[in-house]
Amino acid sequence: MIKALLLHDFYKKRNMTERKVRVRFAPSPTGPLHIGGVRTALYNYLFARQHQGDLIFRIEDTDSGRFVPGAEEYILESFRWLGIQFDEGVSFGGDHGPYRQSERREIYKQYVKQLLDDGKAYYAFDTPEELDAKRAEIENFQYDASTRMQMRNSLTLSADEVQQMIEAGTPYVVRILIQPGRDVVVNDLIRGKVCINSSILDDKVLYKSADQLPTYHLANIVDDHLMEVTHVIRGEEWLPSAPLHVLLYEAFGWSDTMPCFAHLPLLLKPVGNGKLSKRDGDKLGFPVFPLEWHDPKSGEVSSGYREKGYLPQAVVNFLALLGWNPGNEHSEILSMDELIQLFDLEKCSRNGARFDYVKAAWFNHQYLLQQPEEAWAPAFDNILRQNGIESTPQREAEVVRMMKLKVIEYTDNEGNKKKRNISFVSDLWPLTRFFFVAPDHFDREDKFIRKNWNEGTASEMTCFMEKLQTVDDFSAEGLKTVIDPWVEENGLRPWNAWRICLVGAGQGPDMYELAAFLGKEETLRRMQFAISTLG
RNA sequence: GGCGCUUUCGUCUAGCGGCUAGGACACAUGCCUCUCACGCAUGGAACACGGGUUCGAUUCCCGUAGGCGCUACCA
Repeated sequence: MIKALLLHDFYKKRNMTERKVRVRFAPSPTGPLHIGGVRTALYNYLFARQHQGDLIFRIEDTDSGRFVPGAEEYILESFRWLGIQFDEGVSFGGDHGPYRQSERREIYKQYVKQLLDDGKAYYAFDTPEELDAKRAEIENFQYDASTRMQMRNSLTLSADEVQQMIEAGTPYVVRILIQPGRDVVVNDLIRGKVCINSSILDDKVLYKSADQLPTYHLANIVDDHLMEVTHVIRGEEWLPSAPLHVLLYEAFGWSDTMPCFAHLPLLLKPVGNGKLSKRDGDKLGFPVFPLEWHDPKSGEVSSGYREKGYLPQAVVNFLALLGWNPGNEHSEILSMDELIQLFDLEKCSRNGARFDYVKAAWFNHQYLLQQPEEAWAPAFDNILRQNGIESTPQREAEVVRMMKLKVIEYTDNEGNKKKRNISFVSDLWPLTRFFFVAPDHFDREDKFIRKNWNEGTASEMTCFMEKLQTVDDFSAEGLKTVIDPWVEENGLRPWNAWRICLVGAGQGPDMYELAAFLGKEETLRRMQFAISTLG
C-alpha cells in the first residue's frame, strides 16, 4: 500500500515537475461532439491552464468507415463557442504534427515494424469469417495465449509462408503478443492503483488490413509519446484498455515517459439506467450536444445548447461540477478563471454522474441574470420577429429589464404544469406578448379576473382614466407622484383591475412601469377596451 | 458469462476514524408584494446490506447485492 502510494507520487511528481505538462483532447470525427466529450475536453483544458501547460487537439480518424464530413469543423466550432482554447493541433499548428492520424500512416508503419522486429507483435491472417467460426466454436473465444497457436499467424506459420503470403498481398492484421501471467499496474490519478492480470488480456489488433491504418490503441500510444503528452485525461470507458496501453509503452521501451492516467466517471441518463445518449435528449427535451447538429446523411437535426439559448459560461460551469467539486467553502457559480485555479483531478469523483438538466437550466438562469439587458436584446429580437413584432433594441432592453425577475410556466413531458425561472431568453415571449400586443379578449373564468373585476370596477376604471388624462409626465416616476397620493386620498386599490386592462391577466411588471412603456394613448385605449368588453 | 470501476438526501456532492452527517438543484411552507415572480428565511429528505479491524466506523479491510463500463480489423 505504501509502496503503491510512493509509486503514485513518483509518477505524478516526475510528470509535473520534470516535464512541461502537455495534455490532449482527441475525438474521432464520427459525428457531433457528445456533451460528455465536452466535459473531458474541459477538464483537460483546466488542467493544462492550471499548470501552464499545453492542450493539443488531435483528430483520431483511424476508422475510415465511420468518418463523417463536417464533424471536425463542428467540434472546433463548439470549443470556440465554449471558450476552450487549444495550444496546438489540427487547425492550430505546432511542432508535433501532423495532428490528424490519417495523415500519420507512415509514422505508424515504422512503429508497427519495430514491434514486429522485436517480437512484441505478430502477423495474423485469420479472415473475419474464420474468426467468426472460431467464436462460434469456442464459447467466450479470445485471441490470446490459450488460442493463438490454433490460428493462422506468424507464430504458427513458417517464416517462408508468412513472407509469401505478405508478398502475395494476403490481407493481414498485426496483433500484440501478450505474455500471460503477470500483473499489469495502471496508476490512475483518480482511482489509484488498478491491477489487472495479463492473462485476461487478448492479443489486440494494432494494425488493420481493412483500411491500412493502426487501431486506436497503437496510434494513441505512438502519438502521445511523440507529442510528449504527460497526462492522459479521458473517459472511464478506456480504463479496461489501459493495461494494454501500459504494455504497449513497455513494448516500445517508453515506460520512463509514460503519461499519468486519469479516467473520468461517465455521464449517466437523468432517469433510468445507462449512460447518457442522444436519445435521452430527444425524449426529455434537453440538448446533449453543444451546438445544433444537422446529420449530413439522415438529415436529422439534433438540438444544441447554443441554439437552445444557453450561455457558454453556464454550460462550462455546470459541466465542470458534474464529477468534480472544489469543496464546501466555494460557491457553485464559478468563472473559467476560478475553475482553472481550483480544478483538481484528485477531487474528481469516481462514480458516474446523472445528468441533471434542471440544474443546468438553473446555472443558465444565474448567468442570464448577471448579463446586462442589452445582451439579451439580439436573442429577444429574434423571438419578436418570429412573432411578427417590429421593435427597437431600446424598447426590447426595457422590456427585458422589467421582466428579468419573472418566471414562466411550462409543460413537461408528462403533461404537468411546472414553474421555472427564466432560464432562457426564448422563454420570454409568452410573458412579454402584452407589451407589444393589446389584449383582445378576457377570460371570465380566469381566477384573477373573477376576483378583481366586479360590478363597480368599470366605473372605477373610468374614473381612473379621467385621472390619468391629467398626467403630463407619463413616466413611471411621473405617474407615481400623481397617482399614489390620489389613490391614497380616495382609498382605492386599482392595480389588479388596471392590470387586467393592460395585460389581460394576472401577470407582468409594476403597473407604473408598464403604463409608462405603453404610453398614455395606448394605456387609455386598452382601458377603454376592457371597460367596454368586461362591463 | 469474464474482467475492471463504483455505491452519502430524488439529483450533483462535502466528508479523508470520534460531526446534531454540511452545501447546491428540485420540492414544501412563510416573509415581501398592485399580479405572476425574483429575493430572503425555514423545513422535510441520505451514509445499500452483512461480516470483520478498532475503545470507536459514513470513513479502513473482506464478502453480498445494485449501478456503470469494457469484452470488434470502433474510438
